Amino acid sequence: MAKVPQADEPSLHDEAARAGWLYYLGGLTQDQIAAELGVSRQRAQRLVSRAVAEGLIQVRLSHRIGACLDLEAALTDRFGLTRARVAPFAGPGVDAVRATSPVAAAELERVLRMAEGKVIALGTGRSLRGMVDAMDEIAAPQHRLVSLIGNIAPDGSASFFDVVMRLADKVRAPHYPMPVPVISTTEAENDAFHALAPVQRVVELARQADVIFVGVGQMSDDAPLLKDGFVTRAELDAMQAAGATGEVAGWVYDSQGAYLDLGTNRRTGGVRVEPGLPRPAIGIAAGVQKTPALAAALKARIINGLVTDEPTARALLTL
Amino acid sequence: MAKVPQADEPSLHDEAARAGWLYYLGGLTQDQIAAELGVSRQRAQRLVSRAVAEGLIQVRLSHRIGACLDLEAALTDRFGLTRARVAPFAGPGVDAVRATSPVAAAELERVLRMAEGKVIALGTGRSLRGMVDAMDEIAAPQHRLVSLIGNIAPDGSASFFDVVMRLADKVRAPHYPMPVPVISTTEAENDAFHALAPVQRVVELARQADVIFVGVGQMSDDAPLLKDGFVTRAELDAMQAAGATGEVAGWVYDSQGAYLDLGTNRRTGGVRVEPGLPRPAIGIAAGVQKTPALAAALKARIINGLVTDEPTARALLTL
DNA sequence: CCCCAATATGAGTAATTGCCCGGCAAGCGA
DNA sequence: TCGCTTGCCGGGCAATTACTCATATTGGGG
Repeated sequence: MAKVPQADEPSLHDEAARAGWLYYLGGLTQDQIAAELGVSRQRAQRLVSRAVAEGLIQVRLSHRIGACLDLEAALTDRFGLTRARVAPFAGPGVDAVRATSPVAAAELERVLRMAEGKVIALGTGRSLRGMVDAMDEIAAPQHRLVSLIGNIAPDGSASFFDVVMRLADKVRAPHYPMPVPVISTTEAENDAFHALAPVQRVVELARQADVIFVGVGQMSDDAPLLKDGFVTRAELDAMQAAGATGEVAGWVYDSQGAYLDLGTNRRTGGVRVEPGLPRPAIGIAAGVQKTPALAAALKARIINGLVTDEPTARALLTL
Repeated sequence: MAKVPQADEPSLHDEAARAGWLYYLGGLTQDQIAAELGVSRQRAQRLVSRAVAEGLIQVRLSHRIGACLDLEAALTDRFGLTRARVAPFAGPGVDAVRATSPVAAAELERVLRMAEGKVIALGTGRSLRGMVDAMDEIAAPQHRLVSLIGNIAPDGSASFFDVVMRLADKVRAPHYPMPVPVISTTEAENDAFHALAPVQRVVELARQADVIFVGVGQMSDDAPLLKDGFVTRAELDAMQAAGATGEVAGWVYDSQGAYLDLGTNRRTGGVRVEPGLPRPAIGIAAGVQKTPALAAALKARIINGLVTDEPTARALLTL
């Protein structure tokens, strides 16, 4: 006969999850939770706040706010998009990525639910990372996940750039990282990497991608490429002088969405997202500071789908 | 040029959803929300509480609590189940259905995500209704949804029994209600309904179901069948005297899970879930008062999968 | 047009929560 | 062993939230 399991020593995560569940779903007060769990009220409070901080408790909105639907329709109309999703504004001091991630996750899940196996290509960045973190674990082994961007960082810290790996973990799908530097130090080095057969196979797969998810980076002084150490201040200055406006998967373009033929663009590894692709290329980008970069990418049809937040959507439409 | 949409007059739901979003995702105080939305602080508070009350804000747990995993393993072992899911206890005064619904919804979504089109048969009841309400909208038109149970209620109020229709709405899948009374007043009437060709076609489809989701009702004095007016007090008494312990899709069985050949069982419409089916038959049932009914259904293998709450799982295992 | 019922609103208040702090115990290197 | 750091614990308090009650408003029926 099966024995009733005894909770010998629930892990901290277990306890936090339980506290959060009792608080948000059960609607108990922290006093009641404390009594239920046999801990002090203060500990109950700490457990609840830990549960939200660590993302053990997920909040989703099941009602599509009318104003956001309107914005989606307007974006679709204005830029001829295949998909547009707008996340409601989450408050003045609140990180736009955090607001957008749940919506982006739902969009990714929509693709993952598709019956036929697809090749899904992914860029990198905070937005994509947030999207994957906000996603439910769902098995979708029929798909293949391929990175558009190199996984060798200048300082060797790969932790931030494992979007594909993290996603593969969650969906248990085969994944293909791009074994090249994000940006090589010389053109020759980049060429040498791309001459390798294993690299070429991944590149070929990425080119065939059925769906593309990418972040969009601005090229102003707060450019993610600079912040993450992929380009130097001097390189950024040079590209800005040449009209650099935005960047997708590390490839820099100008205000018309035309890729520049200078600077790091000659040494960027991986696969460039070509304008006007007939298949979905969804940009995930939050924050009004990305407006010019987004406008250019949309105009040139580097991306033909968009997940963004409400203020950014408004900014794009009032241009 | 597309116009920026103006929020002329956001609906009450819109405002409530937005307030809930700002509160739970953005972490603003109600004062800040009031300022953001341009309403009084009290109204902000009411909007937030409305958002949770109406289910506009969904809470899910992304961490599986160890103790619940242990219970799932023990249930699987003890009753030879294909699937077992246990929702964490949500507090003493909290409706067990509310606690279990999100977990049941995740289980249903898992089936709906499957690539090949399945025939999914559904019973009815509060648990199933909760499951469907807690579900995300996901398109799954490859499946067919069929009701196991009649959709003609004694008082004509079909509102509570449209689980199949509500689900079909959410997944945009073809659906087949069972156009017969839940329980006819005479055997002859029941036979007459089932002699009709359209009824027979639905029955045939339900019999072929690839997956079955059903509630499980107790037959004690608080039996759902009695509460919802499907059986009279006298009928319940008679069946209790004959050993009635539980009920699945309206069909009553005894403590060994053997269907009774008396009472309303002779007049119940729709399709009976036969014991020992080789395909998944998942019981969704929450609340310790259902323990005997569940134990019998599990023993006889009327159901071979279970989604329940923690206290009920413990009760089943300590029998 | 008026009245009634249902519902929303605002003020006040009690309950609940978030957070700062001093204290304490465990871990660790000298 | 001592002294130090680290992290948890519980007390206490200010901020925030939930609830009650009296009043206002809206909409429908007569």
